[in-house]
Amino acid sequence: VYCFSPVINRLCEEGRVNEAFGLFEDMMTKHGVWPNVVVCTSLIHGLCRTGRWREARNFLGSMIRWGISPDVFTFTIVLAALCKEGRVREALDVLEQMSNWGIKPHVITYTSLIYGFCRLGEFGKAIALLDKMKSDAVPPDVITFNVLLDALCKVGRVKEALAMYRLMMQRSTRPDTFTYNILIYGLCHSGQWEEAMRLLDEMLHLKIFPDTITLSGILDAFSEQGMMEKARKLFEEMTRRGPKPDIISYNTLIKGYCLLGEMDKAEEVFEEMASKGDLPDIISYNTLAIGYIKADRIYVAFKLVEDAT
RNA sequence: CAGUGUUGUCAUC
Repeated sequence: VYCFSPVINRLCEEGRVNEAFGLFEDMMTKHGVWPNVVVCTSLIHGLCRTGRWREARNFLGSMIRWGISPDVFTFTIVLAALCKEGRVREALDVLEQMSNWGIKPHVITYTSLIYGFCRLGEFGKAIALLDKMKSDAVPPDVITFNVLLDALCKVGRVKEALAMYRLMMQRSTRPDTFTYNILIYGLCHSGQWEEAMRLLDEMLHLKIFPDTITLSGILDAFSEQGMMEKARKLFEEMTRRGPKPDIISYNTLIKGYCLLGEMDKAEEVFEEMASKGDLPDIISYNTLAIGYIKADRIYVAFKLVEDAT
């Protein structure tokens, strides 16, 4: 099983679930190896990820019939997949099923549910769960907080996110790069630049360093607000000192120029990526093409679409 | 280190 398991898991991760099941069958019939909860859970994960919920349910039933008991991983995986789809109602059913098996949810289980509630904009329920964690002696961790911070920022409740961040610090939960990426993104996009820079200092102080995502978030805020001189400056700084811009950073810069109708500059960046290692992707083409359409240069857009294919 | 949760770009919604 220990040999088959990683391979089956890899196939599931790549979405090659049918092949994974093929190997699973071979494992049992040709090699006489009896499955365990880990292999079965990997397969269930694969099914959930590809939206094959019915089969996931059935397979869960099968494994139980084979005398293989699902564990906290099994339930959490199904629950998290449902939450990601916004199907929190069904996720709660899984939670109940889980407790029928006498399995206690752990931090990842709760965090997934909180993510689900946030996705639906049900912040009250998300916070209630956070409180329940504390009373259940399942302490929220940095990811739990990151989920809440991100959801609050994304609906424009940045002030509450900052309050939550302070709460998290009070509980001595150490923030990570994600935490700051989320908050700085939220602050910059709501025009609170000074506060954003304050947080940037704070993260450096804790020896948590900005990465490409941090700076691309800022770059995007500059781009959306038409502050292209600053965007360009930041981009050049990234090129010189790092963290290095990646394809998304390029696309972000292109977007900024397109929004201002500065198509020459946008084109320049586009050309530049081709000469560096980052080849334009479908999003680069899309962004530029739509920019041209908005600038009433539809012919150029057609040409681009042609190039892209 | 055999399996689970969070962050940046276009369009769609």
